[in-house]
Amino acid sequence: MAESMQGLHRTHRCTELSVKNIGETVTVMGWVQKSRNKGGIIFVDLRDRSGILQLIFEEADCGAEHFSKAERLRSEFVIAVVGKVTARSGAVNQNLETGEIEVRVSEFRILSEAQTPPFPIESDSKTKEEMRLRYRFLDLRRPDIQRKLMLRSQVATKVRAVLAEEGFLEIETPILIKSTPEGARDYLVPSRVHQGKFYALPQSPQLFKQLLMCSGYDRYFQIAKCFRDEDLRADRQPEFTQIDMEMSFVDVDDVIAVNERLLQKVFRDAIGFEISLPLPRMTWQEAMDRYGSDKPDTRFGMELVNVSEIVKDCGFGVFTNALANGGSVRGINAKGQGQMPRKKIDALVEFAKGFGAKGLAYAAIQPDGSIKSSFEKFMSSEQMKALLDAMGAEPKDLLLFAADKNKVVWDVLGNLRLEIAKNVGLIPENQFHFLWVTEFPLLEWSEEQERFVAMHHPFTMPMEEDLDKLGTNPGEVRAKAYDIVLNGTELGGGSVRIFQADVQEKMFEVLGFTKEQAKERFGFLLEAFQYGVPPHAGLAYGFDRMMMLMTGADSIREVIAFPKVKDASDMMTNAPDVVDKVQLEELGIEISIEEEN
RNA sequence: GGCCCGGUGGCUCAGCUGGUUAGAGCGCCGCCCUGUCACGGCGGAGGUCGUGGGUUCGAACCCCAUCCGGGUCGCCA
Repeated sequence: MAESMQGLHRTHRCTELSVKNIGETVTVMGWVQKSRNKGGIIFVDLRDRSGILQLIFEEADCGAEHFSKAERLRSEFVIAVVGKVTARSGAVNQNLETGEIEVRVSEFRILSEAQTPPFPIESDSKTKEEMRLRYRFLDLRRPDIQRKLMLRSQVATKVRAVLAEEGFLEIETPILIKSTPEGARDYLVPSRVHQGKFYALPQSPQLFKQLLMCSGYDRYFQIAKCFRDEDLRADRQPEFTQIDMEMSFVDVDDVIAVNERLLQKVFRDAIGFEISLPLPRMTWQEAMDRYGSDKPDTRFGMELVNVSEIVKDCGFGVFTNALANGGSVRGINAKGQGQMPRKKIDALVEFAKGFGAKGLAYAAIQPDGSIKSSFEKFMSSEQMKALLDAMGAEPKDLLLFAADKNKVVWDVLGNLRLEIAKNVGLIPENQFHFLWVTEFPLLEWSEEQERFVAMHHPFTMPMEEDLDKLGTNPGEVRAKAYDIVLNGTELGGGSVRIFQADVQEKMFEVLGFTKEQAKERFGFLLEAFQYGVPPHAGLAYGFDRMMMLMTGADSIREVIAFPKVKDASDMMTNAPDVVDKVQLEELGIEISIEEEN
């Protein structure tokens, strides 16, 4: 039978007590982490979100009745304790923040009993995630998760403080909005009042924050829930949180400057990491050429080398054909990996094929300088030497080459570079390498849709230098778009927005929207733009990813209190679920699920 | 949707090329113990191997299907 806490008031969290409190009578409350019954003396580790505190029960202090009650204590019982803080007469526990003290219990109450939890409540859990997510309410008691969520709260608070200092206003935007299908799939919400019509959940507050700029709010931010009905990944959830901002009367450099100050203060405050400013910048083109990725991990080298010129006249058809088709031949040098066993090289080739490569040419430089290569026989010794020189090859190096369309070559080598670095331990731990990637292409050709699609979104401003190419050669137009990359992860991204009607019209034209379609989808924004719109630009961070990187977590599920699993369902609540017929009738919805054959 | 990995007592795992009553550590339960903190000692309970079907004299192990979880590709403006 649970006891009431009436009359008791918690005076401290567990680790708020220290040697300074010795002699004080305190009231602490929390969960029993562990009870060690020695017979005539019982030690209990009390846990709350702050940490662990040792309680000591002796009949001389608490009387026979309380002592026999203490013998009943089991893991996860919730108790309230009154006692005196004392220095430990036994050994100090170095592993415990409160290891020099203990609370000698004079009186206590069992506020709630508990079943034995299905898995241990401890840091560095070895329990399968499936089990932990089914019992997330228990998993969330684990100290390492609690630390992550507390840090998340601290970061959110700091972000608010810094942005407020910078003159930003926190303004909420709606969750029930109009569906604007361009990009990710929307989650749809049926309307009871408007049967047959649907709201969408926002993929981001994009259009609303631009409207706020039109309305003169100048600097906006929001810690915003966003929704995308796409498949999950370790760093993707169907609902996630952005730190979203927009600024008026600014250009690229202004946005970058504010955000560098923000990042510096947040990383300093949250984890004591000092970012030196300004952060390095790289154009998209350079990032692709050097790293084969628009979010390069710059914590290590192994950069791509374009060897197209060197191999253009060689006898190796794979190389020359790729060049003849407008592609390129590029390579990476895995230093010191020249003696990688054939089996592992084959595995890398398979890995490369997963990214669209038809194969992978390799040259392994032996310790004596001789070469084991899959293509040497097609090259003259001069050509081979030139190739090795270009790659900076030395004995014991492994050279890997991809030949294909640029996009494939970048993708293959970019991913291969990461894979090899992971396998051979090239990536330094506990480092934060930030990088701005700028001048993204404005448009991307979609084979599927046979039209250009916006790489960022349709309101992204082209670079002034490239404006004239918008009509003639849209694929080459660069955008005033930028991403902030941290350790090879896209931490955030944004752009300067189009604010001139003629440029926006041109953009829609290139994207293949008719005026009617543009008006139907984005009419409210275009209309707002007719009433005086300031130049504006913005950026949004993936807050979950930021926390994942800060805490060193392997997935954003570790920094989200109640995450969803791979098929976008919730293992604890069993959402999504079927609903009552009555509910559906009110909405005018009938379910017809196609039977699979 | 494709490919890959995993599913064995409450938890984490072992179980070789199929062969007697499926093992271990932790946890749990009982008794003992006044300085433990990975407490200790003694004793004990608990699983038919995700599910369904098949092959076989015999299946945790092989085959097929299916469910659940993870990774990844597609997808994610």
